[in-house]
Amino acid sequence: MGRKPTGRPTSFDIAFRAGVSQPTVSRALRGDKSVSAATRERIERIARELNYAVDRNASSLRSQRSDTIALLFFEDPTPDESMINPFFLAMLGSITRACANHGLDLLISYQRMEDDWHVKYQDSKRADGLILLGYGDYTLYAARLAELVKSGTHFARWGSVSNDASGATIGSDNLGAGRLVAEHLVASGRRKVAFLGHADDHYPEFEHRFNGLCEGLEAAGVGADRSLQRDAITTQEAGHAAARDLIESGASFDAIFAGSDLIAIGALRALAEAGLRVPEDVAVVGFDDIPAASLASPPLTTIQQDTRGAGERLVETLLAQIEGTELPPTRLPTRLIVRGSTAAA
Amino acid sequence: MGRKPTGRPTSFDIAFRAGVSQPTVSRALRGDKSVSAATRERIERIARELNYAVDRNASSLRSQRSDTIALLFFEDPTPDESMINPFFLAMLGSITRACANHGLDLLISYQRMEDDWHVKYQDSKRADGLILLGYGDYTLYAARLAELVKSGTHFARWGSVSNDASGATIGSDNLGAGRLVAEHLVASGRRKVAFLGHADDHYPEFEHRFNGLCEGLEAAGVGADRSLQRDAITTQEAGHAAARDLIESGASFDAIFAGSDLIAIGALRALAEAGLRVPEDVAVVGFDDIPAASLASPPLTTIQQDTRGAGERLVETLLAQIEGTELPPTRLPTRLIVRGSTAAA
DNA sequence: AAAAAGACGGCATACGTATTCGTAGAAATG
DNA sequence: CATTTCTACGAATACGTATGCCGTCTTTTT
Repeated sequence: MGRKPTGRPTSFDIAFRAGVSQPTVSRALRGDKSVSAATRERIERIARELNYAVDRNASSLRSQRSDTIALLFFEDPTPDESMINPFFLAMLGSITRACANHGLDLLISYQRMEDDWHVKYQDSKRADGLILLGYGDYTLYAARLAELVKSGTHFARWGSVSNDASGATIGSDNLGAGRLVAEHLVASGRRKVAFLGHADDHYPEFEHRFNGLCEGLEAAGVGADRSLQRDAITTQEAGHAAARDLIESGASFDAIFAGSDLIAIGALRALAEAGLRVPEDVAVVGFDDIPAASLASPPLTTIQQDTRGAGERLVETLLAQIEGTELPPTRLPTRLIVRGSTAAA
Repeated sequence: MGRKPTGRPTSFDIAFRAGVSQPTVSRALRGDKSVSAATRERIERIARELNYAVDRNASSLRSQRSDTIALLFFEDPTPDESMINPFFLAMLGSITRACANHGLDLLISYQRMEDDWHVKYQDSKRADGLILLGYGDYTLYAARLAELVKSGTHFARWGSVSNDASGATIGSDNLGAGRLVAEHLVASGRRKVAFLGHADDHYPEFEHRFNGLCEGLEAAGVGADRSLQRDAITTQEAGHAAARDLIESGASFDAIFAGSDLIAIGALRALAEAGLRVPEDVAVVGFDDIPAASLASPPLTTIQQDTRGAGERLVETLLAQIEGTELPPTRLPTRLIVRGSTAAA
């Protein structure tokens, strides 16, 4: 007696019933070798009976480890929550699973990039590290990344893997993916391939995809016509506008490689409006393999990224960094998914 | 001197430089009235200069409040992360925003329903409450809900709002939505409306939508033919199979109301395969208004749920429950989005 | 058989904050 | 001027765990 009847049991309560001291309970539940098997089992049984759960706040306070990471999403237009790129949903699922596998909790937040991430999460001991995810203008947040590195914040980000390396980066092999697309299109008899998506350092992923396309075309002996490129951020509207602009320019082309599926879907609409048939007149290839890709008409040929591997790799890299090891950046392979939008003409 | 040069600053450091005591720092930063404005500003300035952030673990330990809620997703098939119903993405965005508005952090986890949620989050003081989200077989987890209630766990869930009320529930007015659809279809000249989706208590949302449809049809003087219902969980494949079954049964119908957009999209495919034209021969209505709905061919008429309001309401309800108040369940209104799949015949 | 090593676990303490209680001085009240 | 009421803050402490250090008791070594 003397115990509060209401409150949740603490490690002291377990200790009392098990006839041991509180530290022993802590050690037993953490699997410390210095507790005999018999004692540990007794403690575990009692803990289960009392429905005991370690207080994570006390635990984290003492151990200075939260076993939690924060996932930060950000997009620069931030139009409507429902228009979040579905590709990220797949990433989210994969990251969630990876965290669970590593015994980590996951905090999630949509950010506007203006906030002090390190203060909010790492400095407040809320999370051991950050995962950054977003399709935004890279140059806008490159400075932020540098700050994060300087402040010693642990983080891994999804994005284009380059050499200036602001922090640990995991990304798809965009260059290789561009080559894959080039090869496929050339094999399908296409010769004049347009690209929809920004091709400058504001959107490095797109730039790499475009460069890969050009390299692939040239390697196949087909000239790459860089005048067939049109800027577009990753929305249907942008894709529609870019394709329309391309069409109205009077340029001659027989294929479109879009920087993302959303862009490609917008382009499909513009092509239909212009009376151009897909794939007969123009082949279309997207990127991401979002669920809607297979629903488009015709179903969209696209590049599938290894989202499953991406989540696992992001978490691994981040954990290593927290431990003090620095893993090299990862470039994940991609896969071409052939569907109706590029069926042999 | 005497301070560790490495470690992050604590409230004691701030106190020392401000010439006050640690408790005063705590009070000042929390906006306590009993600190003079001058002192508070001085403390805030110093805190900013030192890049101080309150240690959330210590804070939560002491105050017994984490200002965090956990969002638990679950689906019973759990097929592939990338196939998560896009509708939930909208919910996720909305909940995230609502949490931010209320100053809450959000933990997220895909669950398999077998775990002890209350132990993992509430009992461990990791979160102050739970939000439950999932399209699963309701009867499978109704028992779990009862346990949660019994264990005194704070939670709010998205689902069908009924009277047996296992915990605080927020959901769409599915019955009303079904009526909306009925009215629209009847106004478009349809008379024989089929329903694709489970219509029993395993999937109460679907059941309510179906009941609403029947009520609406009868209210309009058009008989509801319950033999035109086919079971289907919310996937394209299930929708395809259900529609095919319906077609092959030889039943006569001129409209399909699908329990979800994914089902509707599967049905569109089955109809196309059977040579039936949409909307000329058969009108099709979906539910959720996922992004792919407007991409389908023809674009899908559907019911839009108030996801924005839903997130806000879930969080509000949960917070109230944590405070000890019990808010009544909410039934959110829905909106009919008319597109090509039901254009006047 | 004496000494060294190992297995097991207790004691004391620190993690950094929020909160209860008490109090010195200022301001208000008579 | 004496008394009461505020205002603004400090002292002490509790939240529940993890860990460094040390002491037993048993086992092994020489």
